[in-house]
Amino acid sequence: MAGTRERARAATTAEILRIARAHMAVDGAAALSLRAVARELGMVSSAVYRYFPSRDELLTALIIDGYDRLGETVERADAGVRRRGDLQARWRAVTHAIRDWALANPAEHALLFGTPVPGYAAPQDTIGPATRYTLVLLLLLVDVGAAGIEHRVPVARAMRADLARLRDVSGHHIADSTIVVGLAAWAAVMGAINLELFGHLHNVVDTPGALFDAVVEQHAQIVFGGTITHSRASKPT
Amino acid sequence: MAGTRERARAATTAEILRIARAHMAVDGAAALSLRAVARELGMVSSAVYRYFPSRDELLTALIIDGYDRLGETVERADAGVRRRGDLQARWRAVTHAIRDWALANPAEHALLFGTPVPGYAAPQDTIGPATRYTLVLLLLLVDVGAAGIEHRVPVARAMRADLARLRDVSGHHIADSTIVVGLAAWAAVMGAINLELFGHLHNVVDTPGALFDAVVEQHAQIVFGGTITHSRASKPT
DNA sequence: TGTACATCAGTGAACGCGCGTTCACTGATGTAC
DNA sequence: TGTACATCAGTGAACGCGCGTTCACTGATGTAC
Repeated sequence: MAGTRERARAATTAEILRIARAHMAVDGAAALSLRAVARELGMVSSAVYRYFPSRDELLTALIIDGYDRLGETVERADAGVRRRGDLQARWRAVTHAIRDWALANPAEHALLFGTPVPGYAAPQDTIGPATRYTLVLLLLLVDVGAAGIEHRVPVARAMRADLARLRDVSGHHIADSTIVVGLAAWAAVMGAINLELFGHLHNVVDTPGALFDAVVEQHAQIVFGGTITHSRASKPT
Repeated sequence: MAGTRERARAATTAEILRIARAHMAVDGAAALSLRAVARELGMVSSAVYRYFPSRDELLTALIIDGYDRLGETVERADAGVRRRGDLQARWRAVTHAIRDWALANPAEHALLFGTPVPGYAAPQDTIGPATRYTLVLLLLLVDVGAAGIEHRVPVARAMRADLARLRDVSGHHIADSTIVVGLAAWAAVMGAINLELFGHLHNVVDTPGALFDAVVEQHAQIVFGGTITHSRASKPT
């Protein structure tokens, strides 16, 4: 049968990643050790080198794996909203998916969004997977424009090139103002999640879920409800 | 002279912290090593134990020191705004102080706001200093209410106790809605800073400063301009 | 279908390293009388 | 002011530890003829 060896190899590779994830969950990514993984695998430490040529490559694999899992989760959350035109519902689904994933996988979340592992520079391979969940958000912004929702916020001249690039990535038209409020919403959501997961809400807010909902709802109104923030004009038609 | 020895001790303690900060800047907090600090001090490693009884105590000292420095910076930024009634100016000064401090001290920022150091549980001593910079923000919210600015956002029943506690901490009255938009603004600002410092804006936004300004400005309008977000009523009187 | 050879997963020993922490010590600085 | 003693900063050796990585090896699985 074609691939007995290949399948065994794939299974062991997956097992290594699984164990490495579990170890990260306990000790953090910085303390991730090839030897500890090998020990738990029931192998000698040098055997792991048949699968990953170095610790850094294992870290890279974990990062790519994490971004992929998060990306898939977020994509599914968006796709799960039946009424595609209900952009606020999709925004809520997507942002809650990000938070739920972080809560369910705190170590991976920390690996992706926490302090970069010292001495480790993420290679180019991680860029693609990293943008996967953000692409879902970007495409939501495309639909915002298509729904006729407009925003009037000042757009710094210095940001124009960035916004044009993001528009290109989306493959559609998105107004500069819309991208700006979208980026701000993204920062707010990731900020709320990080504050919660890294313990900064202790002694501040006992109900992080409620705070998260408030943040999500605020931006649901601003970005997807068309509430104009920097001028007091009424809702655009 | 009273305290020759004491002054020497204080100087050495400060020097240890200074070197430890420098090492964190290079290798990250997780890799901080007593031996490396001692080496750079020109001392034998065991000598450091005269000043800090363990590596964890040194980490704690660094965290407290970091929060204190940040807190002082933020307090000064707020105090530096002459027109105390210009809440938006104070908000801009304070938030930019937070970001500038993070950019100037990326390692300390990561220590305070990044992934918690694995195996290290921050003791009670860090709580006070940690709230120092947030107290500045909270007192800004007090002035928001005093200025007659109101917000109309839904307040989850579950958050009521949290909001009451924060009000108590401030020592003044702050409307629930005001605290909620304030917390959301805090999350947005910290989120923007973390995305920037942890490298998540690479390939997304080349002008993080402009994005940060946009985030700050948006919340300047929402929190301090009285722009109501969840209903379309006009600006309150 | 059976044999000869190549591929490859996993072994076991070894390398050099830096770490946190302990402990008995030396010698300088401070204090009590 | 001078002496005896206590305090304390810093030394140097040692402990046991786990780490990443290399390398020659064994034996099982796969492939070519």
